Amino acid sequence: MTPSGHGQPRRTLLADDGDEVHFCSTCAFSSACLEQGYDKERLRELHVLVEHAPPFREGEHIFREGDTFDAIAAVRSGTVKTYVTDLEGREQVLGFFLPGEVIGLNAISSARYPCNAVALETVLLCRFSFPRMATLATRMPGLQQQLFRLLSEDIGKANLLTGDFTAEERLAAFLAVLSRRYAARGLSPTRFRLAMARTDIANYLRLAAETVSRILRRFQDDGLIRVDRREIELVDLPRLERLARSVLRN
Amino acid sequence: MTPSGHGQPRRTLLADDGDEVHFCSTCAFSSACLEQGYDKERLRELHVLVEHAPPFREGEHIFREGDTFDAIAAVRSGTVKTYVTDLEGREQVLGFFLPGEVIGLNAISSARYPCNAVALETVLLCRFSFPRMATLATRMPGLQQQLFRLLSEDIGKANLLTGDFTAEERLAAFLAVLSRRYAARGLSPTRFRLAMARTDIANYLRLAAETVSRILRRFQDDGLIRVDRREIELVDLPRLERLARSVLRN
DNA sequence: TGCGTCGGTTGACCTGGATCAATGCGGTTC
DNA sequence: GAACCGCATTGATCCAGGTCAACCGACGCA
Repeated sequence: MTPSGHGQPRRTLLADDGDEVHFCSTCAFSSACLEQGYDKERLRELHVLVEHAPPFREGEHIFREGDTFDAIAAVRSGTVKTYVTDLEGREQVLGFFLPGEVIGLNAISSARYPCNAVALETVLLCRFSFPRMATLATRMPGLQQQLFRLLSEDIGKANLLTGDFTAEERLAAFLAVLSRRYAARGLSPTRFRLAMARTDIANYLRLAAETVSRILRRFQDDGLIRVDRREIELVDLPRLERLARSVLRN
Repeated sequence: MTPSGHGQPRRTLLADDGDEVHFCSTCAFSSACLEQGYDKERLRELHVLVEHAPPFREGEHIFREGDTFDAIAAVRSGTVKTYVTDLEGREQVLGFFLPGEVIGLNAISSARYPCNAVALETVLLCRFSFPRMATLATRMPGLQQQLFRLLSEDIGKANLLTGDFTAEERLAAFLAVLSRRYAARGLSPTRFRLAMARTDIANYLRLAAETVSRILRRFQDDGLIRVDRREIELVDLPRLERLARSVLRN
């Protein structure tokens, strides 16, 4: 683990006094704070408590259920899957985390990670020591706000799983949401690579893998999407969004 | 709205210097902070930002989707139901809040309440101005921690809805969780009154009301529970917990 | 005391998606 | 390039739980 400070990639920002402050370009907290116009001194303080973890290879675990919680982490690149295993040892996928998204927020209350997190492809992370961040938040109301906001946001995130939607609605919503999340990161909203296996998608949506397969085929036959292996193109995103509207509610 | 300060019921506490500090007995924050041994001065600060709202009658709304968010609230007595309405105007129940539980946490991120909250029976609340609480948390790390903890806890709360469980498992888990929540408040874990209609339970668990009815009957025929109207007795709680174990995972 | 209403219960039937069972098809290994 | 492996696809069947419809029973009201 790099002791502290940012590695590549960096983003160059001009601070108040004209001095440069460097930030990892995908770090959610850093950028959030930047947007709120903190002075250089405080930016440095936040900057210092970040550490870039070494890359995780596909299949490597970032944390496991029961590990003691010490840090939250922003995904810099790659995709992370979180899951738990039920009593019979079957996996239950809880979520997928793309670059810019934060993992570990659900561990704060119990001081232990309540689930496993595994890299679906090579993953780079920014780790934030939570105790240090909380202390810092005490002096930086904007950071505190940002943390409250992130936590509160996640409470409403179970939307996709909640609700008794049809398999079609779920899958359409899954794709539409992925599209939005990629778009939010400046990537193409209509062409991307699915980092996860069909079985993971099915598991996440609480469907059978066969159902996912059949519905993807139907979507393709209907000219909604174009799938080849893990590559996917959303040919008719508006119609997909329309299919997903009952799940997304806006 | 009572301008500020606590009404009945109160709890009498001895502070460091022997002076008395009064707190509403069901206020989660107050007690949480008390447990963390703050000095009298700070207790008073927290105390002051609480206001007891006038009672809400059955069917009255506490807030509605889209209302601007200003405060979170701890339920003092009664039961609150939160819900949204889908595109076709159908209600989707999100949760039930019993005395001691906190509503409004999911509103922080958007500064608007993302759902409706309605009293299922006469409800008393402690309201906490969130901006003022956040400011105070800046000087009270323990309060900040407590807020982080509460928020983080709620992230994992969708457990009951998540997962593809059978109707039987869902209902057993619903009852077992209610039992635990009542027990945590010092009430009987085996005999209580359901504040919500069968249709609400069904809606919350994403089942048909008919299914809830049938399964409650089956549970009763199997000697698991005893139901009369809204009164319920958990005759064989251990077996109920066993039925629910795949949902609760512990 | 009869009537209406609304939540709850029960029965009969139907269907979306799970399950089971093959088969296909890239990729990797030797 | 043959054999293998894991994921993905496709087809055939089944069933948990939804839907529709009828009925019940508690409560309010005139």
